[in-house]
Amino acid sequence: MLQFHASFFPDLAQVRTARVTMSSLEGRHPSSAATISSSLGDSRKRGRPDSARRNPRKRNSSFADFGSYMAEKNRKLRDQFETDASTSSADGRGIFRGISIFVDGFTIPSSQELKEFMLKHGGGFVNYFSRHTVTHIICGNLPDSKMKNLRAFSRGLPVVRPAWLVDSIAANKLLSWFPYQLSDGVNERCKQQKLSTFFTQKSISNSKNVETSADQQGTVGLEGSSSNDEVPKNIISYAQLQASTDEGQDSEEFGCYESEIDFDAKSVEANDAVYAISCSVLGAFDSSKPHIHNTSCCGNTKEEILDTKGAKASNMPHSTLTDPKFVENYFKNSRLHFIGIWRNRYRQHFSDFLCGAKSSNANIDSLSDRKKTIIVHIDMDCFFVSVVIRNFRDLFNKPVAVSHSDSLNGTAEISSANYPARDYGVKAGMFVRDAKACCPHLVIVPYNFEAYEEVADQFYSILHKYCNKVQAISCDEAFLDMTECSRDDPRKLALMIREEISKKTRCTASAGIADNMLLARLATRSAKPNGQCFIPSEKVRDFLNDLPVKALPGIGHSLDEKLKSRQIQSCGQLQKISKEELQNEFGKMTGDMLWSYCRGIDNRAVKTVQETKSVGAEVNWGVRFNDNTDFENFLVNLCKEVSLRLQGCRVQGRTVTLKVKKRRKGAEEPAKFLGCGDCETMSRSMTIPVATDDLISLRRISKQIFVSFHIDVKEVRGVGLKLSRLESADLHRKGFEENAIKSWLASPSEKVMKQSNKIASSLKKGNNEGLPPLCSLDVEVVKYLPPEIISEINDIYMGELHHFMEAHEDENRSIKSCKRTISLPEQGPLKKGKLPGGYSAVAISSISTQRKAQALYIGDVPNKCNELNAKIQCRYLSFERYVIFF
DNA sequence: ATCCTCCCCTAC
DNA sequence: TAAGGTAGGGGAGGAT
Ligand SMILES: Nc1ccn([C@H]2C[C@H](O)[C@@H](COP(=O)(O)OP(=O)(O)OP(=O)(O)O)O2)c(=O)n1
Ligand SMILES: [Mg+2]
Ligand SMILES: [Mg+2]
Repeated sequence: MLQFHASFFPDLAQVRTARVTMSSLEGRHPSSAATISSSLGDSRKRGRPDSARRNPRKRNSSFADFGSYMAEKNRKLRDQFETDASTSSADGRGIFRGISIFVDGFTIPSSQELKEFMLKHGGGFVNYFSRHTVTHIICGNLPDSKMKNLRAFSRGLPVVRPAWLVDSIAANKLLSWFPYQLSDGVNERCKQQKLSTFFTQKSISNSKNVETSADQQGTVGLEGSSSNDEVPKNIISYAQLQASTDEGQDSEEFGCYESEIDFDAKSVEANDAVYAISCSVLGAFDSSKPHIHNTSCCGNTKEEILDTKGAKASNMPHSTLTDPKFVENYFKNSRLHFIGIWRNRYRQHFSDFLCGAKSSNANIDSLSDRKKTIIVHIDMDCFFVSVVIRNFRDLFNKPVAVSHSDSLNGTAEISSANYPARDYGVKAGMFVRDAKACCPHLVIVPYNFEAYEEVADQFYSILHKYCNKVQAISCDEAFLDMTECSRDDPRKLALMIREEISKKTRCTASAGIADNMLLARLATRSAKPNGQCFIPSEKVRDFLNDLPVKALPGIGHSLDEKLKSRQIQSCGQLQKISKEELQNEFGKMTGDMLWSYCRGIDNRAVKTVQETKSVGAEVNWGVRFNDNTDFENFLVNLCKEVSLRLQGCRVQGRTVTLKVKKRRKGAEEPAKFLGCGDCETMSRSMTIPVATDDLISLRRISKQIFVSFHIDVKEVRGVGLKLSRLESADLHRKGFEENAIKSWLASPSEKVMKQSNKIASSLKKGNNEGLPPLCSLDVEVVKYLPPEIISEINDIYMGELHHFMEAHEDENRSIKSCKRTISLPEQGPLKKGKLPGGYSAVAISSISTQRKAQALYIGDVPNKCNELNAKIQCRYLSFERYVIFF
């Protein structure tokens, strides 16, 4: 049945003749392309070559002082251990003399107990990781991502299980830590192979079994398995590193209320002048690379198998061509995906708070509010960086950025850069190679998505404690409506919140306080990092006057350019333009927004809940297909993803939109590795009468749309699938338990409810009573139904249907049927929405084994739900399958 | 007028 | 090597 439908309905594809429009940013705005700096599109790289080349400076000088630095460091380290040992070794035995541990994560025995062990036996214990004071990292079994993260830092330091310490104490002597190294067992070797070179290299030093010779080559790591007072020898130092002097912000000019929060515990060591940066071992990194590839321990799993299948496979490591689980893996690693779907997680985890808060005033007339609203905006400082380095305090003052790659010429993007890095011009969205060009000693750290979730949860738990009107903007950012939350000074509250956040998460947040959301947000920006700012109404004017228009939320690159072309750069200048003029130029709403925002006016209310309007998934990286099978495979996976997300949100959608990026004619290879490059985007939607989250439906519809594009799959560089016109799935599912057709009809229309009752009662009779007279069937619909259904109907009508249809055909041939008929799949010159007679048809099949109603759609259904339902005539055909005409 | 589709723009 | 997603707002222009 299902298979049948799948092959049947595509034929009915082109009832609608909606145009396929092509559009492309790059194509339409060639002039602005060169200056674009947003995160998408190769337009930026075209305009970039010169800027990418700048700053070749001080790459060599960095290595100058290496030897003396290491000598000094070793000396200091030994001194430190001596001190530790002499002061803390109670029994004088000191089996851990010279050992200093950092405990990461949950351990058995606990961190506290381990600390006591260490101190008791002459060892050291530090609360904050620093390569200068730690000889061993102790941790229990960590999830993959944490392990990955840890490796990025441990570089050269052994990561060892707590049992090493316990056993040593039991043996009353220091055992070799080597057998206690933390690894994930057998799988480890294969897992590592899948990691990028970046991480593979980082992990090498604690996985001698994997790659011993890398140590000998001296990239990183310890020599000798149990001589622990050695620190990594060959780490490059940057003696010339300028102490970054990013002290407090000076936002007092706006009368801001500024307060830095300090961490309660001080770093164990304050080393400034020199610093060994593990991740920036540029030269050494590269030289070790071929070696690693040669000796790769467990190559040839999936990829090699696939190599035999696809010829190009080896060239495209993680494209859709080689990785059957590409979609899954891709989303696992995509930062943008992470921040994109974070909201879903938030909704689930904090649903209690959302309901309790009463979405409240949707009123726009906050003018009539007697009390002035108090809005607080809070945003974590360089969130992705802060979280990852939160236990590594010696990185706080160094330029650090989060990225997948640490390669000098990598095209991986910077996700977030900390403030020292920003001083060098490093920005989110940059390619790593450009960031490195700005800042050669930039430390790159990997993503840790689990940790982001964890910290975001902590962040929001704290916010909800202080305020019940919280609007989540993203994983690191929220608005609080404090108007009724407290009688206290909101500045004091903001300070308390920030203190609690930094205490709990070891990451700092900044806050803005003002009368409305716009100003609060602007205040936060001016307070960053680790500060807060209050903008009283009397200061608004001054605050805005010189503010660049681009700083206003809602004004991005495009609007900024348009305004610039009219000599408008600052809010003050924008204020001089009349509202009418702005509306004429930019549209009603946009003009209104510009006019209000540049005056600091914003009437939006803090919304604690927001209705979901669409759910979708797209991939525009690593997408390469050789043939249709490749493509269909991928599309199915994308449909699966969307289907799961719909179910996760408990919604179903009626409008399916497929978006395809196609390589622009003549476009060269993208600058970004496996990127989509210069593309034209095609998008088309199809609206079905019954909301669905069903994989099979999505698959069929999306394929149907794709076919209508008539594109060569070899040119496809990106695919997206989105559902809109969402309805609650729960309403459907509830009724479904009783019977599918009733539930299908149980949409919010009264008429439909009546209708469904009628149907339900007719169903209960369980016979053919409700059968319409043969002559009322529309043959023009029936003849396009699946043959097995036609056959079934024919049976029901005791073989009369065939005769009836034949007669109809005859009649049709002789006369132009005066009856309204449905015109189905012909690509003829039908105008959209102008079907002859306006007939459409829906077949619903309810297959009990799947416990799921499947709606199949033919034709052009009016989009107004009620109108649609009013037209429905439902005819019962059998218990298992239903056909509905309307 | 109002709704719809196909975009573009914006922000994280 | 590398993971360029997601969702909402809104404008233009066509259909009803
Ligand atoms: N182009 C972007 C923008 C943001 N992010 C991610 C990383 C950020 O850490 C996080 C939060 O975005 P913010 O705009 O709040 O930026 P940061 O928190 O990094 O810096 P700031 O201190 O300016 O808030 O989203 C990203 O991956 N790519
Ligand atoms: Mg932030
Ligand atoms: Mg943010």
